[in-house]
Amino acid sequence: MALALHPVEAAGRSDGVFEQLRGQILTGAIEAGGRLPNERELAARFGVNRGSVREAVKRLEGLELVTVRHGQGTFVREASQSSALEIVDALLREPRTVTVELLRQTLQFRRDIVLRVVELAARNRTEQHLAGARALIAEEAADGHDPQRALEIDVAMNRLLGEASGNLMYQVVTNLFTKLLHRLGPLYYNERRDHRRSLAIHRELLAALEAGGPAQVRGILEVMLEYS
Amino acid sequence: MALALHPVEAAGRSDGVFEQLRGQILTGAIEAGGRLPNERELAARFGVNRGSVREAVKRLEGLELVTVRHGQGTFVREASQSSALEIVDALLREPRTVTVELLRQTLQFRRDIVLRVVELAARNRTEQHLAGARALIAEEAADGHDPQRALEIDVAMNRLLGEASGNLMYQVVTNLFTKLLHRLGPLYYNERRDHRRSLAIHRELLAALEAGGPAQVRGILEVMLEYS
DNA sequence: GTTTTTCGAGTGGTCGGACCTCCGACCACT
DNA sequence: AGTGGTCGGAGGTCCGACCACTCGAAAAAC
Repeated sequence: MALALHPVEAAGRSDGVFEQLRGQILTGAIEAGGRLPNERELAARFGVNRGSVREAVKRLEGLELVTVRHGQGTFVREASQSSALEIVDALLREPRTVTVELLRQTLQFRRDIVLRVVELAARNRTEQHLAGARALIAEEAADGHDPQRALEIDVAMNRLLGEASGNLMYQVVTNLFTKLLHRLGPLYYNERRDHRRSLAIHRELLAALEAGGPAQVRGILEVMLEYS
Repeated sequence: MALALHPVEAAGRSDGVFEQLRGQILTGAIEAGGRLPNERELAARFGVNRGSVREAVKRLEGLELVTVRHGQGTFVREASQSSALEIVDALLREPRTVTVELLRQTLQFRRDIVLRVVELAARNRTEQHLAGARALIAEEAADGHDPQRALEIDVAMNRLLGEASGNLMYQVVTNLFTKLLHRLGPLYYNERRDHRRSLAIHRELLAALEAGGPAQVRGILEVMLEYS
């Protein structure tokens, strides 16, 4: 196996090693079950210290992309067997692993989750949550549609929704989508039209939350989410 | 069998540091926003090398429990702002952070997800998935209810369901629940009654999958999941 | 007196090279 | 055949040093 490993320079050598290895694994350059080159060789190939390699491997282990066996080596695991939701995030970062099918699955999941989150939020939201949402919407309406600020507001809105759901797991998953949005966001937040649309959606959302009826909330959101 | 030889001191200093720090953070011993002692001091306090501390910190960073700022220090983040679903797993490991409320939220989430997974699986399953499920059930029926083996079969059944859903994100989340089950499992798999019940559920599940109708599947599962 | 610049202490980031521990395979002796 | 010893290779840890970044206080310039 060739394994094109580029020497890591610049700052964040450990990060660079991590990203390259992650890419090699996710793209299948090292198939599941295979063994990584030993740490000393990896260090030499990347042109970094062994410590940096070890830090990178620790992170890979955290994502359950590899298993480290003392005395034997580091072995690649099947990404789909991981229980770390961030691997989807990683797959979406890697241009070679982004497929329309993956996007479809991601959006399907997001849709399901968001619907449920809003439903729960409508039931569990407190006055503070409502106040927070109102403040955000007010700012959004007043703002001169600065793309950067618009994105921040949308992110804050998402986080608020997750928090209002009153369920940590939903909140965490929401945070993941927020992160994805934050990275892909600039693509969507440049047009003034999008700004108006976003504002309208947020307003309807707030109204639904205020009403509090879980059922109709789902109905409203079903339509809104078409834009995804 | 005299000679009660204790397994000499736990291996994996880096892991020990990680777990201790994780515990300190999750229990709020170091509140969000606060700064960790610097790496050199942590190494001294834990009685390990600085490299081990760094590896542990890298893992914490992967869980988004801390943010490392070059030149400033390592800062604790709000766990609820993380996008790493494994923090729930971590919270459930830490006795001090397990609450009935957290369990309720987890089970609620699991219920929602499993329902949806089965629904998707009924729609997307292939013949291979059905064959796999049949094989597992056959083995389960033939087996002399060995607790260990029963757990493995249940785990395999879960993984199969996740895979059959045809959605990577649902599959990964399912894997997480499988992991939780695998750790908490021994509590549930000792009784023969549970074995019979498990078998019955798996059979109904298979029947539902074979029928393929998403709607009725939900209905069946709604009842089944009551046991959670 | 106020502003700007400099610089040093503190903290994370990297280095390299040493030693220990664990695993698997081979080998030598019984 | 079985037992134990040996050896190479892999990860785990340690040490001590130096580099890079931040921030604020001290010094210099205004």
